[in-house]
Amino acid sequence: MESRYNPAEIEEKWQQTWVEQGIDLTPEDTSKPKFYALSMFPYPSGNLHMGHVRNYTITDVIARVRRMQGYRVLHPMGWDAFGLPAENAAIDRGVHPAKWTYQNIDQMRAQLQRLGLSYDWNREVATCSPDYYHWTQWIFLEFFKAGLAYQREAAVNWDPIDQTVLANEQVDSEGRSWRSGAKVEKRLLRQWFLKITDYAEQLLNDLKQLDGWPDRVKVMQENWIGKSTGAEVVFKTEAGDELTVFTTRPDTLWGATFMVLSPEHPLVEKLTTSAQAKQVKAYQVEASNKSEIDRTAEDREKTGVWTGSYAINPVNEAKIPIWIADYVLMGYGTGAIMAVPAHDQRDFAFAKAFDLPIQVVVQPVGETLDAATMTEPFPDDGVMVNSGPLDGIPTGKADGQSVEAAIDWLEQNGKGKRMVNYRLRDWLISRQRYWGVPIPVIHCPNCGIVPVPESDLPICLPEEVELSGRGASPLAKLESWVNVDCPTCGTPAKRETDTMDTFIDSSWYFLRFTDARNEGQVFDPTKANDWMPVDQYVGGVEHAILHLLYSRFFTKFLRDRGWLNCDEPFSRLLTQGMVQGLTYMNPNKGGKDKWIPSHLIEDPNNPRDPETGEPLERLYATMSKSKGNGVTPEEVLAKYGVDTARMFILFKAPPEKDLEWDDADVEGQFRFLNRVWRLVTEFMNQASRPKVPTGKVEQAKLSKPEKDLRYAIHYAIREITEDIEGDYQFNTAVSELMKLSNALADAACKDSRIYAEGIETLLKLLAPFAPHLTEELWHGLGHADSIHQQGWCVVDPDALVVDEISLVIQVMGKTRGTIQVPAQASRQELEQYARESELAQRYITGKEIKKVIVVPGKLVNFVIGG
RNA sequence: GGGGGCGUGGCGGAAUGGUAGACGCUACGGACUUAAAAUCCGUUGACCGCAAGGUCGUAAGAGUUCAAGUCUCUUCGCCCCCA
Repeated sequence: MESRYNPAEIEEKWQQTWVEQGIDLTPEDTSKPKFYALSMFPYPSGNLHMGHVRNYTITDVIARVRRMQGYRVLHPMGWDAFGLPAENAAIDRGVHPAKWTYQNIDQMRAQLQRLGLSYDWNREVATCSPDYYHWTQWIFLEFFKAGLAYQREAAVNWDPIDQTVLANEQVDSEGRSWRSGAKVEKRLLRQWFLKITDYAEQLLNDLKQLDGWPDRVKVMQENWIGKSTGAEVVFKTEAGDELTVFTTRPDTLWGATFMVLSPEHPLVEKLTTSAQAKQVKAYQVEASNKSEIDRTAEDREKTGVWTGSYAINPVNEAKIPIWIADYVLMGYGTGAIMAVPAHDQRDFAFAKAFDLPIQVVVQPVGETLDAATMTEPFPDDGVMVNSGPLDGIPTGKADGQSVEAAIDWLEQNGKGKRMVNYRLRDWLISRQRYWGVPIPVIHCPNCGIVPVPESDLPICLPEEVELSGRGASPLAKLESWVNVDCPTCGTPAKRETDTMDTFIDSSWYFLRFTDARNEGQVFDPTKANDWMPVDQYVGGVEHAILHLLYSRFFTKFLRDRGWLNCDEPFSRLLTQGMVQGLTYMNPNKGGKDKWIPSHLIEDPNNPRDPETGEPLERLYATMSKSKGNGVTPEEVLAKYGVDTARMFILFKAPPEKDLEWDDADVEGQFRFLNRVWRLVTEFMNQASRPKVPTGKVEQAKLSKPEKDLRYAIHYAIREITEDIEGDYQFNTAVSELMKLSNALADAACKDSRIYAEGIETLLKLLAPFAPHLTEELWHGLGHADSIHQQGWCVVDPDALVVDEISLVIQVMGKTRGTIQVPAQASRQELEQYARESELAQRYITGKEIKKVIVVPGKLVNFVIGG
């Protein structure tokens, strides 16, 4: 055995051996309990970054511990391989997207294998492979059959750079594309949707089942679904058309003094009088170029145009003008609102801007509002006034309060009905792109939309395609592919040329992993039901809404189609924090120029701008190319090996928090592993090496140093097991490993069998964290089996029984020190020891003792008087 | 504006209401060495003290409690999500 720790050599050796022995393959033995550990699969950009390493390391440790604990573990990996970047990059470099993607996959797979992650590579999937998207298309057809996939014309987000349509969720808060950063425009196109809104209530309700999810993720999903209850009320126009509005405040109907329609509302044209036509048209054009966020910001100056028409308020027959304004969105509710300026911020601003009437219908207690002199709306609670049947009722949503009273009245009088509305909208899945799953549908002039028969799946992407990167989908231009006979009537027909949003691909991959090589089915339900749900899912919080919501939707849908029997895909979710790098910023510069790449810094202790010589600020920010603050896995692995990288990542911060990359701390972990190496190799080389005790250790026969050491050993087992099984406190688990290592180094009984027990315990506890080093040392100790196939250490409660404890002595709640007392002492005895101790005597002599608090095993507190 | 979270040494971070700062990093001092690296030992919250020891200290303030980083309220600051 080498006397020096040489990670490069041993890591490669063991990685090969493990593959040869197949120790990471998924066991079939169903007598063992199952554990499904999953990291969010990556987009194959071709380059592994530290965020990936962190994500996969966390899941790998969990998988390894579960294996040692006797579970059969499913721990797979795959590739989220479709998507715009592949196509764009391919266009830029003139390489086919498939070739480019598969090259990246090969490169990233090699990088992952270098990390020694315990994946079952036999279950690898790539969403761009026909074996996989065959079943993505099949699931689409299931949605189609169920009536949950449909086409309709819709105002959609058009990305002028990528020349494609985006889902609402792919547009950021500034109305820019999440990929290209372009300002998104609105266009009307015929699009495919999945009816996720049918599952809105379930998706909301079942969040309650997800005890193993972080609250903040559940709150985000709840907000995204955005359930609101209220009423639907029908207003009639003077011409007799019906305008339906949804309101959460039906109690304020008597205060509705005008109506506002979205500029896109279908009735706008009909309602617009010829005198107003020009202005209305101009306003519609203007609105179509604004983002949703711009349109709905509360503090924004209100714009709008009167249509020239009036509606009748159904509750009081008042004639109220109908306006259009961009702060009303077609996508939410019905695209029309009743405006109650006295009690709503935006309606008030609008009324003030256009000098529209204001009617107070809620009076605050102890104050009198006057519509003529109000300077701001009153949205809070009070008592209903000027509201006919509601007068005198206190406002609020509870029984007997105004909202319920209003809904009851509306229903009794046939003016409206109770209604639930969701913010969540149907999922727009069409993409006018090449590199995605073709939607398996044929448009026939006779039969209309015809689903491709299952036996014709998969509909493969044609390989010989011309990618210009601009304009309509490349598939639409490929006549040989588009023209096809209708499967029903045989008439010449055309294929659908849209491909699916890539979020579809990733909404079911965790199911495919349970039966990845199945050629005849999406998966065998027996296998999926055996493994599902995923016991531990790990990934970035950036997927808190979209990916996780869509995956939940797919799971529920496939359950309803009879393919699954679980309600939720992921029992426990860990959202790991970002990896941040030391970043240099010039506060005098703006924009992207302010970031100074770290390789340009001459003296890190006194960083200066290489151009201007100005002093720079140091901070930690998420690693990115533009900031030049990245550390690549390659350089770290080359210098320290993957075990050190893993140890550092796990120790530096709790997994859900951001992690600041610090070279000195990496060095520290390398030192620790070197200490373990020396400790174990020195033990190995001892002339007469003690053997690990077999069977029960009799505590009574141990010497004091042996007892102390054995206490440290079993304390470590207990703490580390709890840290890992609880909330994944890897940072404190590592610190316990260090303590155990320190205890062994300081032990006064290195020739004892207890010391041998300690050495092997340390290796086994460390094995999930530093798999290569521990495997090498384990074999060095003469073991033939892999350390990763050993059973997890079990606490011997006897080892944790101590003779003496240190008892904290407090006086008036202030700690004055500790005394050693027998561990078995009773309450009375503890008080006695404490009272007699010199420590306490110093403070209590001559004082009246009013009260003594005794906490067995912990402390005695004297409350004294005068 | 609404919702969620956070605030602890020089730094990352530990602390079932019970010895605040575990573990590590940094820094300083020492041993070994011709020297350096590596390694090992010690110190490292602030203040007072030769020492024993003491006082203060978990963003600020108040409260509950024998006892508060931890629970409650107020204020300030930062982060995230939805607007």
